[in-house]
Amino acid sequence: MNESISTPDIHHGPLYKRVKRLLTQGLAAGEWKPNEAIPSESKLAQRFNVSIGTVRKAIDELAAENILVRQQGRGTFVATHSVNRYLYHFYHVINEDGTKHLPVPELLLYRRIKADARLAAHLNLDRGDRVIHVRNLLRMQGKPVEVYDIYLDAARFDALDRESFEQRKGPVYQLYQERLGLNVIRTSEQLRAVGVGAEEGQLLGVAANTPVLQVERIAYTYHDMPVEYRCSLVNTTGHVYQSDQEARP
Amino acid sequence: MNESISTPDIHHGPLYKRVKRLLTQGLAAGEWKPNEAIPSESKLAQRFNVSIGTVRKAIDELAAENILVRQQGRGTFVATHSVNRYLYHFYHVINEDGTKHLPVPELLLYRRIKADARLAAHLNLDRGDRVIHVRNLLRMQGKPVEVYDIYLDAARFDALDRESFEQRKGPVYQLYQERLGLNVIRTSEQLRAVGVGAEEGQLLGVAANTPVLQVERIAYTYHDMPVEYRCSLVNTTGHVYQSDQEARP
DNA sequence: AAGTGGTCTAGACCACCAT
DNA sequence: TGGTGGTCTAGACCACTTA
Repeated sequence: MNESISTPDIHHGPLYKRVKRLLTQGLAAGEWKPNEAIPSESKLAQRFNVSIGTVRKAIDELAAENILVRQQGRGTFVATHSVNRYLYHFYHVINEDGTKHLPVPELLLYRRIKADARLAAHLNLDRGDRVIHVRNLLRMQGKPVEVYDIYLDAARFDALDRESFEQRKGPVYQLYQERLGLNVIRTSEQLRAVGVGAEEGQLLGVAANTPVLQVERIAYTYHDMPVEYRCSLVNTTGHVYQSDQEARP
Repeated sequence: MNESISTPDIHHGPLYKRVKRLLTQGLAAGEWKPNEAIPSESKLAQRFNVSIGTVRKAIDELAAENILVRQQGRGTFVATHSVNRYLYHFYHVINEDGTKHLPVPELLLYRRIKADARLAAHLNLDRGDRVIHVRNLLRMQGKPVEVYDIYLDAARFDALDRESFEQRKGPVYQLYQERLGLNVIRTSEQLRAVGVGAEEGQLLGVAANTPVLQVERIAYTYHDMPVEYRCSLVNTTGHVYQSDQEARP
């Protein structure tokens, strides 16, 4: 249990970065699960044989990245994707007037397919690997807003069957987290305007060829590992995609 | 010149937050201009009568917000919007294949108008206040990609005439910064898919009603003061709007 | 060589939460 | 009351830049 960081001869950069790496490894390995507390700063300082300040600096960065959450007087916890905390970190569609409403999903399709070249590239798989394909329709205040297709590595997400998606409460990333211990911590999206197809138009309640927002997303877990590829179509009459940049002073 | 922070009786929160506020005020007041160095950490510690660690924590946050930039061994500098450093912080349109290219602007229109209700609301002005309206066409690798209309408070931006926009090298935010000492530090955007009008379609080289990405942006300077309202239309055949969320561990 | 930011430590005290 | 994170200090040493 002694993970003391000795060997100052071989130096892998600053100490606190090494501590951060050890913590990240613990998180990726499931040593501490979402919503659980990690050991106190003084315990970690003992365990890694560094000063509290160094541990604090490592935790500082992980907290800034929303991977850990500090609560004064209680402890430091592994972040979760619960509705209240994370909904709008990865979900950017809001009402045109700026108000936010809970999106309600309806499962349209669940099936298993084989990865084509494009899917394989996005998910870091080989062509022909088994992939889970899920299609959902999202409504806000009863109005259809978004239809999206999710593609997941069937090997990794095997535990998720149709019922998992049908009966879920809350975001899919919460589902991944609770059922698989898999944390989505980063997404990369590419947005285009396209004319909607007949089928998707019908789902969204607009005529074929109406301009809609296409969002291609790749979601990553620790170590920049892609875990989900998603393609959405958003009806932007009445709703908008909100994109804020930089922090405030 | 003694700005010593005494009066611990009236406590406006943590010391380092007060230091941060003082630094931000100095920046907003133009005490240190873009690309200039602020005083060294030890000087600031003396001046504010706090320890270096406290100054460092204040600067840490400003650096995390890309308002200051540290350079080991040289000093801490006020961030600029120069092409190399800032182009892709606020500019999100890239080639479909993920490659980035320098957008080349062409000035289409420069005029002064009166603010209508919507403009006044966005820019925190009164109806009828004078506003500068600038229209540009952006090309990447020769191909027209984006046409956008910028609206600015004429009182604040009076120094910018047509030639300023015609002859500029680099992003408009660099222009604001160099000519007016005005720092854009945050933007908020709302994205929609719309059918392009005939005139804008011609500029972008697509047929009328082609789906294009509409980006409405409000740009803010210190203290959440809006300084620019912008409405863009992006041709997303061949290019995409890139939107990344959260940091990596 | 002098000055800057970067890292690390050790300790004090505070604010908050649980019990 | 004891344990947690939050703030603040003081000092040592390192890495880097400039002259």
